[in-house]
Amino acid sequence: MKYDASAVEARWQARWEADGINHARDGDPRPKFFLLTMYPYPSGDLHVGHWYAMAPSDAVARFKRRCGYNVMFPIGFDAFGLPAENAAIEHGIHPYTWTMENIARMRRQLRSMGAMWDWPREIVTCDPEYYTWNQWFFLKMYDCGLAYRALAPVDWCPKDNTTLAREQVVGDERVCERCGTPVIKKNLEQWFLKITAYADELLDFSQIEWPERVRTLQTNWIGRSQGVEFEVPVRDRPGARFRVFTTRPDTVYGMTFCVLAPEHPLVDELTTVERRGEVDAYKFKAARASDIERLSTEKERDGVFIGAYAINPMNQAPVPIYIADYVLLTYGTGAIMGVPAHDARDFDFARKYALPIPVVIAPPGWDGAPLEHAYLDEGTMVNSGPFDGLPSPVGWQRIADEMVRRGIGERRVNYRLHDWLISRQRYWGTPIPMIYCDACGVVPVPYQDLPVLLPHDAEFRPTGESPLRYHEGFLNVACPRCGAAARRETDTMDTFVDSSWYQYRYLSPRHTDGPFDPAAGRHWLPVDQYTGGVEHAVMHLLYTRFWTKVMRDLGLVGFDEPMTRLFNQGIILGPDGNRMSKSRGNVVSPDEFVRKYGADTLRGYLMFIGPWAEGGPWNSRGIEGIARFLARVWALVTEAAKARAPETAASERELEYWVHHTIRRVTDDMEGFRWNTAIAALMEYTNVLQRARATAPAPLWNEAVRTLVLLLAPLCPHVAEELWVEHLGQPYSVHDQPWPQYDPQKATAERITLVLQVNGRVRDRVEVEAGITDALAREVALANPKVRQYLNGRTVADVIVVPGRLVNVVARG
RNA sequence: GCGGGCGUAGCCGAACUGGUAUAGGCGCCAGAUUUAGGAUCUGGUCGGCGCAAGCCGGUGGGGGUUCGAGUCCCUCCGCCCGCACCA
Repeated sequence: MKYDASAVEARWQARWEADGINHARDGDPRPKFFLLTMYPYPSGDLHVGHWYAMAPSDAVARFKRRCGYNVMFPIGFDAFGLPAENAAIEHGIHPYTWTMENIARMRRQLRSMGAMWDWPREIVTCDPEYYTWNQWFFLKMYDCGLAYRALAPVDWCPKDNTTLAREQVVGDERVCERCGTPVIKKNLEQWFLKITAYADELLDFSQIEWPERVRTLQTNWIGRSQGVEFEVPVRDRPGARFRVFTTRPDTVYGMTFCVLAPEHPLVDELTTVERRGEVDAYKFKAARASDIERLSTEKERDGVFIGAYAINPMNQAPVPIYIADYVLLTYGTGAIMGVPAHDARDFDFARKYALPIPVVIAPPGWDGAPLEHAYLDEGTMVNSGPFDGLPSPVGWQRIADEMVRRGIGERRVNYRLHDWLISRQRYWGTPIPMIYCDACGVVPVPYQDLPVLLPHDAEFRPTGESPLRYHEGFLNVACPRCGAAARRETDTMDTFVDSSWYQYRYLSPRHTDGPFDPAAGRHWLPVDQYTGGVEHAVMHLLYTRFWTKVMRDLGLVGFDEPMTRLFNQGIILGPDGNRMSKSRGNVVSPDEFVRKYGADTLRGYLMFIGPWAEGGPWNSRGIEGIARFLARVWALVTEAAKARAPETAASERELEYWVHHTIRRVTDDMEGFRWNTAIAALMEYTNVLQRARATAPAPLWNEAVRTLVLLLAPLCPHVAEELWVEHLGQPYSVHDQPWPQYDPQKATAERITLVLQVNGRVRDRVEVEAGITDALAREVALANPKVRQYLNGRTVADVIVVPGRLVNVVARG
């Protein structure tokens, strides 16, 4: 009988669903395991990349359940976002309709994988049931000052008359993705979440086991730097001063110029009449240049002298003030001290404008010659007045102390991280629950008035402007404070708000008294294992850590980190080696492979092609190998249920070894998510069973076959269930059977191959008892004819015995 | 430019803390079965020389440490991924 994947898979999927065997119950006495996989965006169609992310995590879920855990493995949809709105604008489909139709299609595709998802816990973030709590969290943050409104530069498309999300600004030329117009920066009132309040805590990864790579990315993104901020007075302008930030106060005596960002508020005031023309021209140029151009290293650093001089507060030396676009208004104070000898950028700048480059930190063995490059390391302080002779790290502290003592500066920590701008001038998102009243100002929507529903009857303009801005029914509202006519905020929230806390909603998706049921929270939280792509390292994965810390401070949870362990799987590229995308036409759908080979084969193949963390280009050539493997397993088991060959005890010990050895390998591999080698081990085992079939005694044979099915079940759940229940006559369900345990004694081979080397080169291999003593191994080696031949009468200088592996005879002469 | 990762048969990839390089699969070759093809099964498959036993070479290149290096160190080459004037 041949294995009919599509019939078998559909049958078991229906039965599992009907029995609810994948629904995790809160009161279960087993230890809990909360496994979370990044939820998909409902773009319309599942591709094999989704399967690559999800099928192995389903194997984790199944393996953990077999190991005795009460596993929760939820699924949902990240349903707000731009593509839905673009579909509305381009094709006249309402974003809600577009999204829900896509979700319906993707649910069917996801179900065909046969994963043990807990569907009753499904969440859809565009449902008011979900986004109400986005608004609730926002108000909570507003109450404690973590949500605030401020003027901020945003990317603005002048043609479409709207702001753009970061993703909508494309190419090096930074153009609008819809109309190709170059975007400009525009200052707008925007809502921010104060993630910087948690910057230092977010740098602490001591409570989580996350990949080094993600920790590094987050650390760099946060970009903490420690230094001194101090005042620099302007010469001949009593009272005029600006502040600079430096991480190298020890180099302050080497300052030979200062640079302000072109947009610095003091520039106009300080620029002298004769320099004004050139300064204005430079400012104009800088304002037009995109960030990319501005920050490009290709471009030569340039700037303009503004005619004024600053006074070095430490030695009263006057230095010229420049503006240059390598100084950013958005970092530090928007002004720097130029120390060319000890900063590479300042060095280039000084070279270009023939400014002096005095050395103040002497490199070891420095002969007093001018520097060829900026010297950035530590050294001995010179030309630094009273600080001469000090090692620079000591001088660092002394100068900082001196600035503090004189009241002109203080120690400061700066971050590259900015507060999280969540305002989107978009329809398809969570409305920000704020009201603007002429009398009362900014007034939050009262909690009892939540949710602020997104109106369905929206008119989508080709310009891309948010329909909310023209929706009178939405806009007009009575001020909750004074009752006067007021207007709603029309901006919606960044969709990363949704994903910052979705894991909590899975606990109790219909809960109405809060974002989640605290009792369920005490049972399930935090997430034990999270899996997903590394592309979310600095956005989602940082935001969700921030959100959890806020929730902790609000008293909602009693821990600091949302997910204890994180695994980043690789990505499956299109057959052409590029990222799959509809526009490239290289999207590979799982459906045709499911139809042709079955879900188990596709799952197995995706797990077999290589390490899960690697990903790689899709190639369907090898899928036949997995199909053949499953067919062999099928034949092995279904035929084993029939008549057996007469018993012989010849290979009993060896078969027993293979049973236990394979349990050990597969168990270890599954714990480490090494699916490819787990499957390789099962293939080897299957090959061994095929050879042993004729001679194995029935009880051992049956154990061996049951073990094969039990080990295969987390990877290929349907075929394993079919074999277990229908052909081995075992109790439903294989997915509730305890994970097989190995006996370490039996998992050890009786005989081993001992490798004999002479001077590190393999000269012979001999079969010996596994427990051979070092002394005996040594004797065997020295007596071996091959070894003697290669010794060729030379003196044996040393014999190295690696127990259970090899003997290396070291000869001299 | 800085930081990180990687480089193993024709292809995807194994190789624990240095200890038989190439497990498992794809592909290919041969054989069995078959009217044939397909499917299935069995065997082979890193390169060179050899009838063979075997010998020699071999993990991007070069050098080093070691009894022994895919693994450790130095250096160069190539690919990928971050960050990109953060003062």
